[in-house]
Amino acid sequence: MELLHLRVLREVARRGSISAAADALDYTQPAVSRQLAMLERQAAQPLVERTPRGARLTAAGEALLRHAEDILARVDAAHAEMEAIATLRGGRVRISAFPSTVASFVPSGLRAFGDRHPDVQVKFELVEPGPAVELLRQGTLDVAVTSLSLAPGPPAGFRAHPLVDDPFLIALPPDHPLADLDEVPVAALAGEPLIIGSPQTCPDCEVMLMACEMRGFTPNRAYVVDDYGAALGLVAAGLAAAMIPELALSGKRADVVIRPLDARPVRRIVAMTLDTQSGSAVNDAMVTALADAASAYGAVRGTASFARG
Amino acid sequence: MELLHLRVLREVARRGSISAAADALDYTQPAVSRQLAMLERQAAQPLVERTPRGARLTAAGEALLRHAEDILARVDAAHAEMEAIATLRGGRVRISAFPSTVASFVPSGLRAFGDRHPDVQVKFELVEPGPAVELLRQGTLDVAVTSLSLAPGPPAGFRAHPLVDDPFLIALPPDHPLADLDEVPVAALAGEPLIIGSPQTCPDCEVMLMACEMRGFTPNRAYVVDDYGAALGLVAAGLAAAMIPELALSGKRADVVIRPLDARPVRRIVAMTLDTQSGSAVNDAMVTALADAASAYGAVRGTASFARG
DNA sequence: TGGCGGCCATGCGATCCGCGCATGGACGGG
DNA sequence: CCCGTCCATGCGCGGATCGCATGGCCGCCA
Repeated sequence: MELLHLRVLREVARRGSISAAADALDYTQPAVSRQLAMLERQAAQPLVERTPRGARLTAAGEALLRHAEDILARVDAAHAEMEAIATLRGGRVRISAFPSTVASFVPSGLRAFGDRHPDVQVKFELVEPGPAVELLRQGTLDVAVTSLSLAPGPPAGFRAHPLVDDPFLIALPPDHPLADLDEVPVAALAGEPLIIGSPQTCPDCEVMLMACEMRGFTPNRAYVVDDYGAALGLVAAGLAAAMIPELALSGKRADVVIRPLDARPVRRIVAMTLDTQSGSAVNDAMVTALADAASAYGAVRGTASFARG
Repeated sequence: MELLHLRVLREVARRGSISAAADALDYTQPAVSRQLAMLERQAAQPLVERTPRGARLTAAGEALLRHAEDILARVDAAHAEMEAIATLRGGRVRISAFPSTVASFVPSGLRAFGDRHPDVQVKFELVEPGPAVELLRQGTLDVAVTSLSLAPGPPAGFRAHPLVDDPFLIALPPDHPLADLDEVPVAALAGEPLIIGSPQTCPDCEVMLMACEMRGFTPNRAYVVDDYGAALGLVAAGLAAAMIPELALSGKRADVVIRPLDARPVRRIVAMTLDTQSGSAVNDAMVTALADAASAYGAVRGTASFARG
């Protein structure tokens, strides 16, 4: 049984003759006649009565017609939904981001996406960069805002769309000698007690370690802490200095001093998708919305940034 | 979009790879691959992610899969119903009969049909032979128990299955001179006041008139009445004699005398169907049930018939 | 009552779709 | 580093199915 058979049956029922149905379906009369014959052979019984004035459905034909109407309606619905998804008037996108991005540009990106594509259902989840990659691979996520850390590009099988390069700044106790400088040389941190988390759980920390490494010293990791809020508390207490990504400072504390580093280390924040999902309109739209939000956020912040005071 | 496309999508979703789906569907892998590609072209977006380890549905694919599952289930249901109707385990039959048959053999025929085919829905309507033919033609009825009267066969476009030849008997007032005979010659009715309805509304009356005609006389139609109950009342009152079909006597009155006629005029009672509906299993089954009931009824009645009582 | 027109079924030839086979490329595992 | 698995694509062919033409049937109308 094929959809054409059902369309033929429906049209014969509506028009009351095989010829008229053929006309409506843009087939010739013999073609429709044979389609009907085929359908009847499969049904093992007559479905339409042929009369010299036209055609009429039998009881079995009426029974099949009820199914046909529903099936064809559902097929139309499927077509409509496919078009809706393709044109971003429907569908769903599952996205994750990690805390500092959610505290900064991601919400306005989600907001913009929702405004542009109100019919697309957005599912958001707060996920750290590490687990996010695995969830993408599993297919549990469609788009993940992650940090590439030291990697020059995305892992194999993934695609990374750059959103923003987030610079690491140095957070100092207010009375720290280096706090008087407008810009702190990384080399000046040699020997200083620093707060740097474990590279295993905190990709950002690899960047910090590498920044010191490139200046020729191994940092004095007095505190192994990979939460920036906690790190700022330690800094405020005068116990150590900490490299903090700028986005992680969105809720700044007044009791620490923030200075740029001369080496301008950054973590590259990207929207990551599965390479195998390229071509998904909704993913592209979400990435675009995030990129717009990130650049808008960077522009605003760029003008106000690093102002002493 | 064709059903095969949906089957392919479903199987890919279930098996997790195009190759496995092809295997399950008894196609080659390239065939399924191309079916998918075609479906995706029509959907204007990717529906499955290809990975080196297999295949997985995209969001759009999942959306289409929901439709596909329902559509395919409905197609299966349609197949099942077609088979049920073809094998008389479902479906519907609309049947009519006229009063004297409903007072005699038709009920046991309906009962037998219901016992044999309990899943077939029976719709019964009491309809006189004249209108029944029109209802058949309209398609409002599937089977009609009618009388052929004088016609040797069914009207063009119809098929008539003989059920029983119902003989006309003569009903006489008890004190009528002809009541003494075991068998009444039609010729003896010449001049006698007779009850004969209008041939326009009562096909049976044509038979009565023709019976007289063939004996060379025009009957004395003292009463134009085409209801057999009313006619028997007139007979009982001694006003006239009446030819009554045997089946119309099922509730006999004690105050009239019934005798056979020498010419043995009959009305041929048939189950009529549309010629264009030959091949309908349920119609055939109903006709068979009626024929069985009629012959059983005839056999029983045949032994008791004509007994002077 | 006989021609006529509408409706449907069927034979025939051609076309195009779609399958199978064979091949190539990509990725992961041993 | 090779091999196994998985998917995409080029090619050739077989068969499904369409259009055209024809024939039969019935009803209408002159």
